[in-house]
Amino acid sequence: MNPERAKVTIFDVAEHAGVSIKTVSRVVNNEPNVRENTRERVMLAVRELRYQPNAAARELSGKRSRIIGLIYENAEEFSYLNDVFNGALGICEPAGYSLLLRPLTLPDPEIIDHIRQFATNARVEGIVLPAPMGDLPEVSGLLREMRIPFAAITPREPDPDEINILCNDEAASHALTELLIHQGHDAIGFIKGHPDHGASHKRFAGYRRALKQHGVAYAPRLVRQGYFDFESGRIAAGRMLDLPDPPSAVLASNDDMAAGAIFAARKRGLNVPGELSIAGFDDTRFSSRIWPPLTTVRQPIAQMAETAAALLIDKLNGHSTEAPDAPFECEVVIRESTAPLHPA
Amino acid sequence: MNPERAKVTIFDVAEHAGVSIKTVSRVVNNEPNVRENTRERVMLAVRELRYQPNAAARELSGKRSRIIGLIYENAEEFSYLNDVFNGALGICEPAGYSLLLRPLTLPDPEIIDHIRQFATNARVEGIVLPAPMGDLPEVSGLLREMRIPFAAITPREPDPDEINILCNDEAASHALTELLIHQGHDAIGFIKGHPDHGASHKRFAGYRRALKQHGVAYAPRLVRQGYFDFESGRIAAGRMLDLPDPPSAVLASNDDMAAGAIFAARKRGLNVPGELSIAGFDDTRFSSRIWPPLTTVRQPIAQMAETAAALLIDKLNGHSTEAPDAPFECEVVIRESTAPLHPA
DNA sequence: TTGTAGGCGTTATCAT
DNA sequence: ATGATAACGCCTACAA
Repeated sequence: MNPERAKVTIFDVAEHAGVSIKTVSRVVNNEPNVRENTRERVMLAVRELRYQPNAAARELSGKRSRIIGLIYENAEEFSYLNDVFNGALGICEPAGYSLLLRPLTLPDPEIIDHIRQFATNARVEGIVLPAPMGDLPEVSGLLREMRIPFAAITPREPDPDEINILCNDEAASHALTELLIHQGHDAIGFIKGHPDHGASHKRFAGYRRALKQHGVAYAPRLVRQGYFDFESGRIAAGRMLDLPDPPSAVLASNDDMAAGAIFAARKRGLNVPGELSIAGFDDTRFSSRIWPPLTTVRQPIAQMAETAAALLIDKLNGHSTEAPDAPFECEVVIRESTAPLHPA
Repeated sequence: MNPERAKVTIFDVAEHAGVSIKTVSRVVNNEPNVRENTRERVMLAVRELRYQPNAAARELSGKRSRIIGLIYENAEEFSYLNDVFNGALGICEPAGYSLLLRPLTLPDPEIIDHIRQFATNARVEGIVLPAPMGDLPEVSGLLREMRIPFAAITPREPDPDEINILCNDEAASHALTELLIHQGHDAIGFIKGHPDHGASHKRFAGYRRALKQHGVAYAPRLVRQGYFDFESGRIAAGRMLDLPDPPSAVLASNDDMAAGAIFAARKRGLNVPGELSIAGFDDTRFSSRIWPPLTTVRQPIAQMAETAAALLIDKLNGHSTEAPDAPFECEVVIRESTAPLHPA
C-alpha cells in the first residue's frame, strides 16, 4: 500500500483517535484509568496507522532499555550454548525484550572491566549467566554491586534473593554410575570437569556416592582431571587406558570429553563398548551421531534458559519472582556406548 | 571510590571543563573545529567523571541506533553459526555496535512480517544475512524495499551495489572430488545439500565438473538429495549403500550429512575408509572428533562474518564500501575418512 | 572556534 | 478519566 518510511508517532495516533498523547500512552502500556470505549478507539488507530512505539524515546524517558544481556564463555566446546541462546531468545522476543550477547574468553584478567563496560555501554537491564559465568564470584559480585539483576544457570547453592536455575547434576551422575555398576563394572574411571564449574563437583560427588553406596572401592588412579574439552578427555582417558589395570568403563563429565575418550580407545584398537564402556554428560547434539552413540545425561538446557530469562524479566517488571520449587530434572539416556561387562 | 549510580551527563562534563555542551559533544564525537587545548580539557573531564554518552538519547536525537541485526536460520544442524556469531561480534564490539540476534525457523510463511517487525522494532541499522537467509529473494527484497543495508554471506551472484561475501565453494568441491578420483575411485556418490541454499548448487557443480574433466561417468543413481541435516545424510547414504553396485566413496555437501553417512556405513558393518571413503564439507568442530576424522573442506567462516560486519559498518558510517577483490578461499582438509581404493 | 535554541518521541507530573 | 506540559540526554542547525 504505502511503502513510505514516514514514521508514525504517538501524536499521529492521538490525533487519529481524537485523544491526547497521554491517553495513547496509557493504552499502549496497558495502564488503568482509561474508559473501555476510549481504549478501543485508540487501539484501532494504533492498528490502522501501524504505530510502533519508538524504543529509543521510551528508553530515554522511561529508563527502560528492554535489553537483556547474556554473558557466556566463548569456548568452542560448550555446545550447550545454542540451547541457551534459543531458550533465552524464545522468551525475550515475545516479552518485547532484546537479547544482547557478550562472549568472554576465560580466563580474563580484565573481566570486571569488560562486564562493567558491557553493562553500562549496552545499557542492559538484566543479565543471564549460564555456567560457568555464574560460578565466578567476581562476576556475580560486580553485578550485585552495580545492582543489575541477574539469573545464574549454575548448580551453586541458591540465594533466595537471587535467581538461580538448578538441575540435579549430582543425582544424575549417581544414576549413571549406578547403571555401570549394575552392568557389572567395578573399575570405573572418572574424568572430572573444569574445577571452576560448579557442575564438575556435583558430578564427581554423585559418582563417589554411588561407588560408596554399592561397596565399590574408590580408586584415585581411576580419577583424572579434565577441562570439559575434547583434548583433555582424550588425554585423561589415554592415561587410564595405559594403566596396567585399566578400567572397564569410563565416565566423563561431559560429552566432549567422552568423545575424546572414544577417540583414545579407538586409537588403541579397543572396541567400544565391547572392551570399554564410555558415558558422557549433556546429551550434546552430536552425542547421538558419533559411533557408538553415547550413553549420557540429558539436561533440559533450553528450558532452564527459558526459565532464567522469564524469571529475570518478571523481576525487571516488578513481579514477584518465585523460584521454581525444585531443580530441573536430568535424565539418563542409554545408548550404545555402554554395555554389561560380561555379556551372557 | 564512589559506587553511586548517579549518571553523569554531557552537562556535568561541560561544567567540569568550563565549556558548553556542544563542545563536549564535538570532542566526544571526534568532530573538527575544536582547539587542541580545549579538546584535552574536555577529555580530561570525561575521564574524571567517567562520562558515558547515553545511547538512547543519542539514538533518539541522531537517528543512529548502533545496532546491527543478525538474522539466521535456527536449524540445530548448522554448526557454522557459532563462527558467524563470533566473527560478527568480534567486529561489532570494538566498533561500538551491538549485535542483535533474530533466529527464524524455515520455512516461515510469515517471514516478511517477522523481519519487518525485527527491523523496525529492534531499530537495527543494518543486517547480516548468513546462508541461507541471503539466498531467499523475499528477504533481500524486503530489506531493499525498506532501505536497510545488509551484508549477505552466501554464494550467489554478487550485486555491485550490495555487500556480498563469497567463497569458492565450487572450486573446493571440484578439488575434493578430484582427490577421490586420484585415489582410484570411479563410483563416487554425492549427497546434495538443501536446494534453497546457493552453496548446494555450487558444490554439486564442482563435483560434476571434476567428473567430466577426468572422464568419470556421471551416474544419477549415485546422486541423492539431502537437506544438510544428519538424518537426511544417513538416509541418502543408506540408499546408495543398498544399491547392487554401491559407490566406493561418498561426498556429502556438509559435515552433518557426512556424519550421517558414516553412521549408515557403520550400521551396515562397513569399514570406513577401508570399504567406503566419506568426505564432507565445512570442517565443523566435530568433524575432527568423530571416528574416523573427516576429510572435508574448511571455509573461513569467522573471517567471512567479520568481513560482512566490517563492510556493513563501513557502509553505515558512509565510508566507501569496497567489496573484497576475490572470494574467500576454501581449503581441503585431508583426514582419515578417505583412502585410496586399492591400497598397495 | 565556540555557544544557543530547538527538536527527537516517549513517559511522568500534576492539574482538571 | 483525561490532558497540558515538563523532563529525559543528546545532536543538528544556526548564530556569534
